[in-house]
Amino acid sequence: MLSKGEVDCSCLSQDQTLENSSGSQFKVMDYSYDDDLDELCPVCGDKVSGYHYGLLTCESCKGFFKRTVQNNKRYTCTENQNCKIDKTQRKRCPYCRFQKCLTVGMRLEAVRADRMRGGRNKFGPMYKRDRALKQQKKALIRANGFKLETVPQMVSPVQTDYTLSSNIHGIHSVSKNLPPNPATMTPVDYDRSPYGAPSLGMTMPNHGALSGYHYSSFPNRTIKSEYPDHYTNSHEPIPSYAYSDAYPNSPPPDIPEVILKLLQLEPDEPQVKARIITCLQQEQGKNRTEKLNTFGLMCKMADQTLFSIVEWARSCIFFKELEPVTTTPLKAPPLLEEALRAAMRVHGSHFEEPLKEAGARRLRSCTHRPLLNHQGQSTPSYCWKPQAPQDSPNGNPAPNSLL
DNA sequence: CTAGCCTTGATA
DNA sequence: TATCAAGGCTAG
Repeated sequence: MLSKGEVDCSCLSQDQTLENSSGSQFKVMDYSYDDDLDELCPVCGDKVSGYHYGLLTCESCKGFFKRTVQNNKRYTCTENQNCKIDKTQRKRCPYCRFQKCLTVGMRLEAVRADRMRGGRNKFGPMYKRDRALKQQKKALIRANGFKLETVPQMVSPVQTDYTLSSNIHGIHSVSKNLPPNPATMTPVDYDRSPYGAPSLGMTMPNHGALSGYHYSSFPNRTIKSEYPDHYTNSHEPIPSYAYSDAYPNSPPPDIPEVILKLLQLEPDEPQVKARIITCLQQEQGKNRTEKLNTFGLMCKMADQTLFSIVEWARSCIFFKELEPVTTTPLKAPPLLEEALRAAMRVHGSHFEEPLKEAGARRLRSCTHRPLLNHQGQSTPSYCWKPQAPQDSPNGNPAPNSLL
């Protein structure tokens, strides 16, 4: 067991030496649990007290989330369901506060229905990996001169950089004029899905906190929501975690086919990643004076950390599928193009076809609408139409597909 | 109702 | 056995 100050690198790749843009090598920085406390709560910006219900949050938001879920509370917003939530105003609108809790990735299923105290839940490994990701991320920031301030702040004024996944979302949303965080874009439909957490299923790729671990970290586990009926309005297991145990012999109805195919095609995820990243690094090596772009950073992190190939594939899909519908074509970064080519070399048409299918499916649900950028100008962007829930054969509403 | 502190107990 | 993320308690 690690004590404070120690660094657990057992879940990282072996080579922890990184290289900065000038070619010099350095070791990744230490990351201790104490570093958690340097971060700010993604809900209100207060100081975090540790991992609570899926991610690093402050003590007050932890308690608020617990009370809300345990006591089955229903709030209403007297404004427009987009109240600013920060440390000083978090008490004003519990509705928006809880929405933000869900948006940033707090997990309903981490609240125990039986109220059992103590012990650890199945999120432990995720917390561990999240720490490792943060460690790697900090190292990369050092290596590439990629300052946090350069991360666009459109998604949320307080959410800067909490997880790799959320960062990816920021990349999507801003650098490519893609849809912003759906929860900031469209209020969750309280009637149809009272506390419809994005992380529990939505029409966008799952970029909720720790979402990259859904499959890679829990290949044989099921984490069911302790409060499935009220909060998910469904008797289905929580989509993100229900695969292996709930559906031992057949794919679940709510997991994107492309993801399942990826998983079936290549059980040795690290090997696939290694091959893809080798390709990326070769390209990067051709032009060492060029700093890694955001996607390049992401890919490099995929190599250096346990970044899921599934999450990576989702991101590829997300980038790729938007190109045909943009008025000004979104030229995929060269590294992405290379990544896609590498992925196709690894997976052949097995990779390409599901990718296209998924992209086509998502395109059909894509609608065009203007969005304001941070200067208040109207910029072309795209958002996903909310998909009408399709009832599953057992009569229960099916959770939204990730794709 | 909030939020800070305390207690608990599975995990590594 | 230490850790830390759960739930509990309670002053404000």
